[in-house]
Order: sequence, then structure tokens, then C-alpha cells
Amino acid sequence: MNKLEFKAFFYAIGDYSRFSILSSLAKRDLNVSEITAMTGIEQSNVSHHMHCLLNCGFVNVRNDGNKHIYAINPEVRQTVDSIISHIASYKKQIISCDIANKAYISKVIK
Amino acid sequence: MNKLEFKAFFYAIGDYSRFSILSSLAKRDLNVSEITAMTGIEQSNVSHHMHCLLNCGFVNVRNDGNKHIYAINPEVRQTVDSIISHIASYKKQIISCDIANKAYISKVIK
DNA sequence: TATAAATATGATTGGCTATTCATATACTAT
DNA sequence: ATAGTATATGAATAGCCAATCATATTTATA
Repeated sequence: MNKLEFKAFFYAIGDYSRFSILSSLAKRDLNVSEITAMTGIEQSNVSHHMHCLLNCGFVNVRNDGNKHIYAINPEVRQTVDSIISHIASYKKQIISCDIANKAYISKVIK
Repeated sequence: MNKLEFKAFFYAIGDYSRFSILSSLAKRDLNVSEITAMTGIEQSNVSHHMHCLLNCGFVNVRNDGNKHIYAINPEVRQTVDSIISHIASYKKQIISCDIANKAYISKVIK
């Protein structure tokens, strides 16, 4: 594995908004409005993320009138599921992990 | 899965330097000098990364004289292996993924 | 054709963090 | 003790990128 592959993979999947979108799409195909409603991410922001996910081949799109319906790539669905279970098994340690959480926690506390 | 867990997980494992260190540790236990030699990452930088990985429970450490020998957490070894194979299967798509690669590629080209 | 609805695009900005540099600490050996 | 080796710590900087805002494009409907 080289740095290029690694960077691209984690860039695409390692963002919480994009991962949330992929998790939603793992359940069923969705158009942009539905993604916006389910994730709470603002419309234009969703579009930016879809552009990225589409460009990376993580999702596919088909048009139904003026709605753009996105579907997750089956391989990616598997990866998403796998990461979810990895995080679940890693959960125990996360409480003690102040470095990784520092930034996020400080935000939440504010 | 919540945002906190996700962020912490990807913070720790989603950095190429830290992932490289974990990959090296997946082969065998290593002290800091050895990690520096194997990865090419500068000593103080390695120390910073080890502090993070240790804090997150991704690695453990034992002392042998003035050498600090780091060992990967078995669960994490499995996660690392799994991610490597996910990236391998994702490799096909990566060529067409200009968004994720833009920053990195533009650096390499310069 | 005018209005509305759905989605995309482009530019900007603020926050996060990996790296670097300088230095400190800890242990070893002579 | 003192010099050398190994590792850690703290502060500062520079680059990256998600989110936002404003606006454009496309399709539907009246």
C-alpha cells in the first residue's frame, strides 16, 4: 500500500459527514433531500460530499426527474460495516483516549 | 456509533505516519530508534505519534534499559490488516478519484 | 413563460493538526 | 561524575479541508 492510496481512502471515508452519508445509504438509496433530512447536513454541503463520494466511486447516481438518487457501491457497504464493527470493538479504549478526543470534547463542552 | 468514537478512531488510525508505524509494529515489537529507521519519520515526531497511539490503547510499551519497546495491541493488528485489504480492493477506483488525490498529487508533481 | 423545487458550483474562511525545532529527561558506560 | 545514547516534551508554524454563503443550473408545474 502506498501513501496515495491510503490518503485517498481515508480522505473519502474518514470524514464523519461522509461516513454518516454512507451509513444512511447502506440502508437504502436516497436522494439529496432525504440525505439532508436524515443526516442534518445542509444541502449544499451534502452536494459537495456527494461529488466527492461519486468521484471516488463510493456511490453511484441515477436521475428520477429532478431528483438525484444515490446508491452505495456494494464493496463500500461492506467496508462501512466492517469499520463500524471495528469501532465497536475499539469503543472500550476510547474513554481513556484524551489526545484524539481533546479537540472534539473541548468543542462539545463549550 | 457516535461522532466521538468515530473521530477518535480515525484521528488515531487515519494518519499515514501513525498507520505506517502500526504496520511496522504489526510485524514485530520495535523501539523508537527502530521505528525511526523503518519509517523514516524523525525521532521527536515518532515520540509524538507513540504518545498518541499509547494514549489511545493502540500500542503498549515496556522498557529495556533506556530503550522503550512498543508492541501493537492484538485487536489493532487485526484492524490494520483489515484496512490494508480494504484499501487493496478499493485500489481500482483510486485512479479516477481526483478530489481525494488532488492535494497529494499536486504535491508530488511539483 | 413564470415560479417553484431540487441539486450543484465556486469562493472564502476558520479551525485543526502534523511536523519541526529546541530542549529536557532518563538511563548507560567509562 | 561525565559523556553519550535513547526518548520525551513544549511551542510555533504552515498546510489542509469542511462548512458556509451566495448563486447557478436543471427540471417540474401552474
